[in-house]
Amino acid sequence: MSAPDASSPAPSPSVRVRFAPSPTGFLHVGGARTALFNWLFARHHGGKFFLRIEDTDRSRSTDAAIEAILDGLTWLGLDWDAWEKSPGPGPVRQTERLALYQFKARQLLDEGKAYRCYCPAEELDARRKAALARGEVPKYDGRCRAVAEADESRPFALRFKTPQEGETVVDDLVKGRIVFENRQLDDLIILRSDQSPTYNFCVVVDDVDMAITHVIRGDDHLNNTPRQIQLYRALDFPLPRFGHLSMILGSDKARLSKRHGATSVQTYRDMGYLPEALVNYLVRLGWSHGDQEVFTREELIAKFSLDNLTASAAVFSLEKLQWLNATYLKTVEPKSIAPLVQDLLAKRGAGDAASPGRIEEVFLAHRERSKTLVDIADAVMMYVPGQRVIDAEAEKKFLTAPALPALGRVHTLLRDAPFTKDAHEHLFATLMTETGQKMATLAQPLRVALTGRSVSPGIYDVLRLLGKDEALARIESAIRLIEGGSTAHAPS
RNA sequence: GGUCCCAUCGUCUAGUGGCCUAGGACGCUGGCCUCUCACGCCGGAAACACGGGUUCGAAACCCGUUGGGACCA
Repeated sequence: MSAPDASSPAPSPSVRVRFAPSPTGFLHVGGARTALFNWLFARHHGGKFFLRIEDTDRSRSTDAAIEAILDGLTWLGLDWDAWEKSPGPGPVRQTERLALYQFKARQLLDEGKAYRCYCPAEELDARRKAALARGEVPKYDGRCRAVAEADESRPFALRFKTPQEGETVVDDLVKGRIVFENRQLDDLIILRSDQSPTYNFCVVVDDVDMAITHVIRGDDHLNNTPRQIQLYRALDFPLPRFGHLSMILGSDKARLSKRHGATSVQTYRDMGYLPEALVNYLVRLGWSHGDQEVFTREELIAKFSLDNLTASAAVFSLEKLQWLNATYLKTVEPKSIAPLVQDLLAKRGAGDAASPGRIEEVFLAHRERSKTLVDIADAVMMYVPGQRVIDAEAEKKFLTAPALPALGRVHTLLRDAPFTKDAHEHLFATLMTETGQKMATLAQPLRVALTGRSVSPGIYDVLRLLGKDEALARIESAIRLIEGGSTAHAPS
């Protein structure tokens, strides 16, 4: 593999890759990463990135899942190209191509590269179990290879004549050279007795038909590769390059699954993560470029190379994703944030709680202390009139009798002075001279009175975001609360 | 069970035989800044799974062991 340097990616328009998910659920982060690597590889080389829906297993495939996958990819910004032979603009769907698989299977039969197998499924199953019970490898014995005359009246499957001598070598782009003994492989079924094609066969027929040059997929397919290579040979088509990506694991080093927490891309969207942060996180799981951690999309396209992929599996770390999201939050264009936060607010029935401009204001005050957009949405709600909720701990510590005089003074000064930052700074200076108290002792009770929490942006920012009327109302209610004793919990 | 893959701080990784008393990042942690929190800045603890080779020299190459994972059922 040539490794073009980042400044001048050598265009190789011949690069054609695909992402081929089974539509059985939401877009999994592992699948998203596979798609991402394919996409980056194609974009780096100026090649094509196709999407193919492997929906031949009709019992498990749903249209909703297809929608979810397209939606997830779109959200991540992974656009796919239209395949030249495709009838419509959408992704390629295997169920629309059954005739081709059947035709190709028949062709292999006619060429003597496949044969009819009359063994009933139940019998094969029984033989498999028996072999297992004897401690043997369950492998089809190839008995129907010997059946001479065709009998189309009986139900039969089509089996591929797998070579039994020699070895098949996979020259993998990430794992290196892997050798499989051919005698380990049995004759796989390519077409079931009900005429439905099998997984490995469809993949090869499609990859051939779509002229895929690089098969980049999860290493859970590594063991399928030698038989697929043999199918390529049988179909008389040159091999693509293969690259098998390591898996993403959960914290216990088992393959990442639901029990580890969120696995679907859309869940991360709901949790308030930015797509660029998720992309950046996923790309660094199994790929690196020296010591660099943060990449723009353009940098990724420029710098991506299969050479820097890791062969070992990686554990998913929510902490690092959070950090990346926080760093993106610090630099994103504030205007782009408002609609995303609005969506999150709408999901909790508060879609009209704040205008875009308002969200932007709150965002600017909170971006450096937030990890996700959910944090921002919470912050927006905190300033909505009547929405203050006083934290019990903070109340006990700061809304106490000794704070009363200062709170009263602040209320008076605030009420009578202009509502500007300069005036507020002056107000606190006055207060410090008057009382001899420090800013820290003055600000905390006020902070709790205004926000209900002992943690917030700077006090001047909070005042500005609240506005004069709401600020005064909250101080009044805090004063009443203190005067009424700890039993009275008046709402703001 | 068979086949295959993998193995550097807790985690993601740099490392392509001498630049390694092993670098960066997250997390953890001490300090500074400070109206709180955070941000930022400065510092700290923390890893080459084990055993044999190969070599003047091995984190790196080979073999084995152990451990983890995937696939086949």
